[in-house]
Amino acid sequence: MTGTGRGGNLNDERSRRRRESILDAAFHVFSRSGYRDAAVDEIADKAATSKGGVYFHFPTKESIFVELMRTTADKLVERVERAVALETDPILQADAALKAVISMFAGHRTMAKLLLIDALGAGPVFRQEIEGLHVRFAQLIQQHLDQAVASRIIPPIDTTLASQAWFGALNEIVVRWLMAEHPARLEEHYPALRRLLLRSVGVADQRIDEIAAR
Amino acid sequence: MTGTGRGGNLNDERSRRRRESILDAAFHVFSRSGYRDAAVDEIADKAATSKGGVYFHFPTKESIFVELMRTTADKLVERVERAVALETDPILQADAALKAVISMFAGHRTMAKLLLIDALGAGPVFRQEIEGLHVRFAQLIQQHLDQAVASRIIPPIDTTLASQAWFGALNEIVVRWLMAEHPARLEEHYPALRRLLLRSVGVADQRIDEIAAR
DNA sequence: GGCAACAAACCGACCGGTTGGTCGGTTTGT
DNA sequence: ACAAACCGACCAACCGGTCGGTTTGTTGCC
Repeated sequence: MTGTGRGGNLNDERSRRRRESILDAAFHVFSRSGYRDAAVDEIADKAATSKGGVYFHFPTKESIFVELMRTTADKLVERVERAVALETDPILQADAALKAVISMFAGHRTMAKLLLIDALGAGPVFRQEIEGLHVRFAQLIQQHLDQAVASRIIPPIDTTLASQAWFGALNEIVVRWLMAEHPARLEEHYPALRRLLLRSVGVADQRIDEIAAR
Repeated sequence: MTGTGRGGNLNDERSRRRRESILDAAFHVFSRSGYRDAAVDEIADKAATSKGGVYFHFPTKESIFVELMRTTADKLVERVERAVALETDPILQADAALKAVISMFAGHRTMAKLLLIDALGAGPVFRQEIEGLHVRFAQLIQQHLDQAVASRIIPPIDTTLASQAWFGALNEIVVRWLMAEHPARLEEHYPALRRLLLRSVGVADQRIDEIAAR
């Protein structure tokens, strides 16, 4: 027995790293050129490998993009959930989620662009992927809104619609910021947006002031 | 004098019609396949002409799409403005605009898809075109919100942000409806959405009830 | 009415560039 | 000796746009 267990140990590690570096390169190329204008050759170059090398690790160009989107979205959701877990009050949880999303996008403009804009131009497969992301986030919001309704913090409303609207509003603000030539800091819009969204589901102004004053 | 004025009268008319029919065909092909996957040959076929014929009337494929978007957006804005003009109260005007947009999209699913979804996948040029559309609509909303603030119907708020958020929320709801397999009637969401949006800018519930009861 | 001259409209074969994916062969590690 | 990893020339399909040539309609003239 060699002690390192069976066979491809070193190779497994090498393989993992190559995969990672391809994903990394793909991320950069995709964010710069968008999905369709990103050539696999370009990704290969940037990953210091060849097209054949890329196709050894991934079956199609599409699969690279999908994996990239999935893991990015996972990270995003995970981070939001962690931020939410620090609060107990449903309203504060919704607020925390909002803040987490905003600060994460603000800190990773390229990633945001890839996820919110470029993916839309990549064809039906990705549109579906994106839709999944929207649904996922909307549900995240909806959970807290439902709780807030259940504990009579806010009046009974159509929380499905409300969470979609929240996400839509947030999305629009972020996209506008992404498209802007000389964007202000995204966080600047946060207080006004929070007030707007909380008002929209019937949180009293007084309560909003309390939250804002924290 | 021939009475019909100068020269190419009949030809002018034929030309106009061909142009129109190409735009028509392009509209259908674009809505089905999206911009990039729509081949000019396909458009030519559907318009019962040839690629050369298409390129006689339009300099590039891009120009066809841009013209299509512009005129469609114009129609939309025009219709909204007409609906708004029937009301005098700023709140009711905003409401009328909302209703007009919703009913128009509901009645023209294909058009909505083209304008709100496919255009995003068509490349940077169109993204700018789309952005123009968003700005245009947001400004439309903002005008009325500003008036509402000025006449103290609603409290002072950041109307730029609010109008963007309104548009974003509306957009999301519509897009969700467009993507759905078996969509309910879009208009069904309208009352809840109206309440949500009006609340978000600080319109009192009582006032909303009055509007809803009309 | 017919005809020549002209121009607008139209056709479709073709070009040039691009690019996702393949595959036979080579290197690297076990 | 074997297999995983890697290479890069090559293929095939696609598609926007061009261009030389043809058809269709218009005008001026006899």
